[in-house]
Amino acid sequence: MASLGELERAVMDLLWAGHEAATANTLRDLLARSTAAQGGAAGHEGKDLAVTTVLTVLSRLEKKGLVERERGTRPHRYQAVSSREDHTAELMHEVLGSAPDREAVLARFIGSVTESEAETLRKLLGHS
Amino acid sequence: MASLGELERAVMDLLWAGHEAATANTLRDLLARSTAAQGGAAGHEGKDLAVTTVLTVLSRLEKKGLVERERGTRPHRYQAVSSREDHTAELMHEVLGSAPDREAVLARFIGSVTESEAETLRKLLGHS
DNA sequence: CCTCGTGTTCTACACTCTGTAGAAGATGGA
DNA sequence: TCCATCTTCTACAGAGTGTAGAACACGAGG
Repeated sequence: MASLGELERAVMDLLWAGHEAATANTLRDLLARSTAAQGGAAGHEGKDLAVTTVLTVLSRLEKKGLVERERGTRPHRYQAVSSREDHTAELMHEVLGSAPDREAVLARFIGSVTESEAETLRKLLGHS
Repeated sequence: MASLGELERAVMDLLWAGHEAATANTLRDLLARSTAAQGGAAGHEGKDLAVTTVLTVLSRLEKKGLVERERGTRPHRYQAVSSREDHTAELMHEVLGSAPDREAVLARFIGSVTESEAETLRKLLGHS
């Protein structure tokens, strides 16, 4: 289980970026501003959503186990369960595990990694 | 773009396993047998599908760029565009690229790799 | 105690994706 | 020409996602 919709993804990005539990309203505002004013070319849209929309998405993300909410505080506060890095790494493991020959996949994977990343990997794999 | 449905996945598995371009009928039969006779517990089902169903799925997979078909032969023959390993490795790269801090993700990723896999990686990354 | 504003939960609908397949069109051999 | 076989078109149901109104809860102020 993995794939997120576009909006779900955008919300997760916000939760991952500006850590520190946010409220639905805050997120709504961030979604409106985020990449909205940017007259530039790139980026997505300047979503101007209803708060309920954000809440629905947050509930779904919670059900998926990606988001946690503090129910005690009046405006509930939401935060990502795990960091973007952890989550992404976990996803990579899931993908890797979907093939029978994991080592063969790793071989191909390593084959197309940038040199700086290869360097990082060497360091991480350490001695031995 | 990535995610496959359950049936799409099953078809890809067959194309990946028994290489050598197959026809829709062959695949239909394989899907029926595959894990069907297995009285055991594990596995999925013993799909007994209509050929058109298989063809529809193959068309969709073709549109997604995962499958290629030979249109010349009378019963068209289908085959995977890339090996399962290549495909999976590519997917891993996609996932990795979805995070801003790739190196941090790699760190987490390496952190939870089996020792034998780590060994493989060391070999692949060679010295230097 | 009642009520209003703010916040949350329920319910709903449209759209896309996937599984599933019948109906209709194409095509080569008897 | 006509049949068997194969492909393409069209269709529909069910899940997932985007989107939000309607209804419900609850503390502060009158």
